[in-house]
Amino acid sequence: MTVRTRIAPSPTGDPHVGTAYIALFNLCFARAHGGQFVLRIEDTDQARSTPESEQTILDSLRWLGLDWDEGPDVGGEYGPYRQSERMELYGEYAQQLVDAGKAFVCYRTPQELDELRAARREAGNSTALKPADLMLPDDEVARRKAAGDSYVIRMMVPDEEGTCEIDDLLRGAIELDWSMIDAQILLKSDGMPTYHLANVVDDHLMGITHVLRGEEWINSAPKHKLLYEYFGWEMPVLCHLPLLRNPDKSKLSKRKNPTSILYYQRMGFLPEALLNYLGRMGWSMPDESEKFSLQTMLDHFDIQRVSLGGPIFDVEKLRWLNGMWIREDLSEQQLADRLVQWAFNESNLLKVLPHAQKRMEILSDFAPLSSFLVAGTLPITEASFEGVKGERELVVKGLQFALWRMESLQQWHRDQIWAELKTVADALEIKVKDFLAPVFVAIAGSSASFSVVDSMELLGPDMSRARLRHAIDVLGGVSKKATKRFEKEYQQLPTGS
RNA sequence: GUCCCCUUCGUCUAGUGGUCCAGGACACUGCCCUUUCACGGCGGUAACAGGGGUUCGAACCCCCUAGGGGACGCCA
Repeated sequence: MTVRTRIAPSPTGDPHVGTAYIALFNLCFARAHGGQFVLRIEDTDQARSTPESEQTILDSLRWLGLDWDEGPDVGGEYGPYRQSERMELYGEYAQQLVDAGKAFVCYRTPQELDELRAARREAGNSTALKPADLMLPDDEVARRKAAGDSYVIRMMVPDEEGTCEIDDLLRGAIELDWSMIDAQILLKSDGMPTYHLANVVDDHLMGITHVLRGEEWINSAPKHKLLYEYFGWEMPVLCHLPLLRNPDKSKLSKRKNPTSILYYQRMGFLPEALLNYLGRMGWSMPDESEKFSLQTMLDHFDIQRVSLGGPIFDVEKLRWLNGMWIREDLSEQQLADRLVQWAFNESNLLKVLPHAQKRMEILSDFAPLSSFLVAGTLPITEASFEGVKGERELVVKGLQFALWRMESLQQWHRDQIWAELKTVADALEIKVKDFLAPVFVAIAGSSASFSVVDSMELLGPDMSRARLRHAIDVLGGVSKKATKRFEKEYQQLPTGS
């Protein structure tokens, strides 16, 4: 048996706890059955993945103690897609389907697709585009081909009524209407495969026998089943796990919750505790114990003990569990080591000192000066913002805009951070100094501190964003209505780079 | 809108037809321990979404309704 987790790096490079969650269950499932657990990096979208973002997520999984088998994986035989020789492979498989009449070349433009979908929606049901909808007259195809227009390769899908039956390890048989299945693009116009093609081809080549993935994939399972049939390959057993949720029950997302493993690392959560907590999400030990190691989980793992309701990620309980680990599993010596490892190490101090030294008269000045860098959530209140100029709503708006900018920032360096913040300030016609004042309070707890961009760089993206979010909450938050208004205005803003 | 998945205390969950007027944990709360705070100990509040079946018996099986979530991209 071979089980795999596919890893899709996020555009900002944050390793998502949801990825670790799925990886954990894949690992447990594989080990419980004496099988292999391998990782596959998903980098078919050039906008999202870079070698660095891939490395970051790999490091995060390792930090958590999740280990994978060497094999047809990350560094192995099926390396990242961006290597050109790999790319040709998908093109060949796509062509194979075209030759067999299971896929077709499509020259439709994005505008045409929009119109077709709009028309279908108008007519009633789903927006799923079928091969028949996409077909162009032969002479038009010839014309576009001659003109060198870009094209994609799409898979053929049944046009008839009826359903496709998918077997799920936990849910049993699931029936999906064929009417919902569109002629999925297999090969993009840039020659990259889409997830669907890459997924099926890789899994086959890697000899994957079981696939445990998030339930968001249930709806596309028929496409995958169809592809296996087209290729004449045996389909792996599917198992869809519930999705981790925000407190408002929506799919766990960074706009509403810290989702990056790096954030929890930075906050000072122990990897064993975080992993333990993820193991409690939708799963329980036979004796219902709360605190257990990965090894213990492995020893007692049974996939049938997964409960299907989407669990809400509750930081409160994670903190309690982390406390248990600190108190019960660490000697004082070990705790000292963890602390040093976490933040109080020489290289970390050397990063802070350039900013602190100038402001110090005696050594003990260091603690108050730098405490914000090792603190978690700052104890700020509305009163902390009293010295800040401007109306409350304007201040909140500024913070919200800053937060949004920081959420989409791909490279976390002081200069980029500054460029973005300055652009927003200019666009809002606020003096940079005034715009930054509340950001200072949010990040450092006071306006008397290191340069805010330096502080943010030291703090890292996840903690910085969390602090901005916290500041907004402290100031009363942003109502749904205001969010809409802000979003609209935010769209108009120029970017800094 | 269409389709799919899900539904036990506020939250994480136990429970696979009788042992359940539903058990544990977080949070909240009362008391004890304690020079303080925390830890720890002992208690308390709090749930089977609703309605129909099936059955001697239903949290558990079936149907309907409601609610929540997801999917509907040249993202994964």
